[in-house]
Amino acid sequence: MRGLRGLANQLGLSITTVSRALDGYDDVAAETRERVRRAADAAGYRPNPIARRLRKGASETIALVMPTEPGRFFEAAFEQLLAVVGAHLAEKRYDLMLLAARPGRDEQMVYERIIRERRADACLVLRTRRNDPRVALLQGAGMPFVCHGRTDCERPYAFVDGDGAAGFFGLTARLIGLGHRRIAFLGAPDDLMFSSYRRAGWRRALAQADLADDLVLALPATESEGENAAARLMARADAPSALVCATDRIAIGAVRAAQAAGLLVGRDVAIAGHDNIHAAQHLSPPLTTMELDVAAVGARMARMTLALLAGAKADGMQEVFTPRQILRESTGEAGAQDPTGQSTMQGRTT
Amino acid sequence: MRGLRGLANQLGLSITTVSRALDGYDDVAAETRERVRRAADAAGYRPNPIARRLRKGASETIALVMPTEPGRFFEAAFEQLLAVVGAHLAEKRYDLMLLAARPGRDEQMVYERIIRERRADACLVLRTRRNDPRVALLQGAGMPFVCHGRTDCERPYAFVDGDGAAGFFGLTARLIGLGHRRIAFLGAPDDLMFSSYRRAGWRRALAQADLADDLVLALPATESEGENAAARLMARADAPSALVCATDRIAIGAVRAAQAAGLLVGRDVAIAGHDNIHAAQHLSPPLTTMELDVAAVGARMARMTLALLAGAKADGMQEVFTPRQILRESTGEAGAQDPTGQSTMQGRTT
DNA sequence: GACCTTCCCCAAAACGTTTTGGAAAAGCTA
DNA sequence: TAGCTTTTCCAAAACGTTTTGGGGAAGGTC
Repeated sequence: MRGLRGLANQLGLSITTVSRALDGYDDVAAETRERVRRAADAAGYRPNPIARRLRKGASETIALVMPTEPGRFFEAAFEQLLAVVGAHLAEKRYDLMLLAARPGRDEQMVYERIIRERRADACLVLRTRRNDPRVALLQGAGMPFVCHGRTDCERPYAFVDGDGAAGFFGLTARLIGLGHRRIAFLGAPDDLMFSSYRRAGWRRALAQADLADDLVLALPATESEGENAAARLMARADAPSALVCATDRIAIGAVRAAQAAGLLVGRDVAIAGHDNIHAAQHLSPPLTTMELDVAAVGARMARMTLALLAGAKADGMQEVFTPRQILRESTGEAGAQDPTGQSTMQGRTT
Repeated sequence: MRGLRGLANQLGLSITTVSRALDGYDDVAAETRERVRRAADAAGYRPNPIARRLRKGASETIALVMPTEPGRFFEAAFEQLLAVVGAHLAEKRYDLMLLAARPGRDEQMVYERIIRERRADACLVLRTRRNDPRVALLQGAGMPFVCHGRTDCERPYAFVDGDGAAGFFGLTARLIGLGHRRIAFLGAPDDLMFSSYRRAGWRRALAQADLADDLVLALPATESEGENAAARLMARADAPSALVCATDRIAIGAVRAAQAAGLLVGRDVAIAGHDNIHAAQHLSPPLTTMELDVAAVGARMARMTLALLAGAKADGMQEVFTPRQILRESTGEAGAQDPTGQSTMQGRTT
């Protein structure tokens, strides 16, 4: 006979007492509690999680739905994020459940299912969008959730985000300081929040220097789209001398386009991205970019989730991490330090 | 009142009948079944998965434990693999649960916990090692599992793997055809199975051409280790003219070392890797490598898992996918076709 | 001695299903 | 009509916990 009943019989106690002893109730004599604990250890007893979940009405599970547009993946340290979040949640006995869905009807149904069937006690929402329908849905259903990224929404909600505005403001201001006057922004589609924050930072830096902000494009964040867009820009009479790109993928495309146009990247034209994907440091020239501390972001998201589950309100749960600038040759700055002194050179200086 | 009981009351039927009607038993009059189905649809009823799991004694969950060595991650399309596997499992109502553990004691405990607490009905094992303790553990516990990669084990077990031996045989033979006579192999630590298969392929090609196979190193699969190892090799009097590397990361390091030694990669020395990580195509020169069809691998792993859960034996469940050669400039072959005609040029030909 | 606390403990209910083992009704055969 | 089979349904048990609502004994107070 297994489980609590087995232990109870063996000890000559009731199931109730064994259960409460193991849960540390002071309802049980200290001596009995010890006796029960020893027996439980000896038997290697662990409460059946499914039975506990049923009784407690909680799934002890956190759901993460990957937004998988066909053929396009996350990559920006996604795996590390999962590992960190998973490890933190596991400490409190929560499981991390992974689902995949394409944004749109498919995604909607996945979330509705999670909610209706109570498959998770909380959700993690990645890569937020403008007026994110997932946020609306989860708020409406009263399901706790933590976002990676912000959205526009009156009610407070928990999120962790990178400060794209500050990052791109700093980067753009720096380019201006280097003498650039025509600086373009190559952004992702407008409904992706991260892109509009980054654009706002770029725009503010230009405004502060009284420069025109007319060179702005929105495109799918792929290399080939970045290449096309950059090629168009550079064919103009008033072509930019610097391209600030919302993601490294776009920036890599832009580098290709510049080189195809016979320009020397880093001297004739400056190009920068964001994310510090692995390829960025191996590009020629190495790509100037910025990156978030994924481990910190993941840890914070997990802590917020646990706090929400413990009953905390989302009111104070907003945190914005400053990205770290990584200056490399694509902006002609190999070896330079960034203004905050936090820069790390991972590029190779030949 | 929610759930089955609610429906039953509303319909004037017993819980049993409603349950069986929805499960499609022919125990229930066709007309009744229809009536129940309509009511269930109208109410948006879905059986509580936790209750079902308790009753059925199954967790309806598949566990995947990421082997996370600190600071070193998977990257080779890990995210896509998860998405594919998750999608296939979800079709059959299985959840994909993600855990993280460092190989060693930590990992051991995670698996033991999964087994003891029956947290999953099956496991997915990634990046197999020599005499893999996870395989032994799972076989001993009678827990179904599917590996990504092989291990040495008498009892049959389910696995999907890339044919590293064939891939590296083909690649090495090709290099020999190009005139290379000193070809080194830079492998990962010897307990990682994929590395020894790849080395075996390399060795067989050399043997067939009566060439020496003395240039072989094993090292952690990182760029800096690859760089060090390659530098050592190239400093020898009998330095190789070609470096075949077990992973792209090692190969990238090797490219750096070659360039630091003043060699022109692709002309003075040929370098190739495996995985086709994103950075490979952006390296200068672009890196010759090979890749697996991740979607196919993931789909196959999911199907095998479901088959095992349906009671199938692991006997016939072994599948080896042939990697696709991707020939690029680092072996001086930009624009070339591989012998099988399956090559895809993703590199940039300037 | 009667009454009240305090300290340990327990029986039973509940969580929401699936499954077992019939039972009632209807139809058929002889 | 009696006896059998088929059809359709259901009560109750079970899955393994946690929690509710006491209950008995010991000790203290008046």
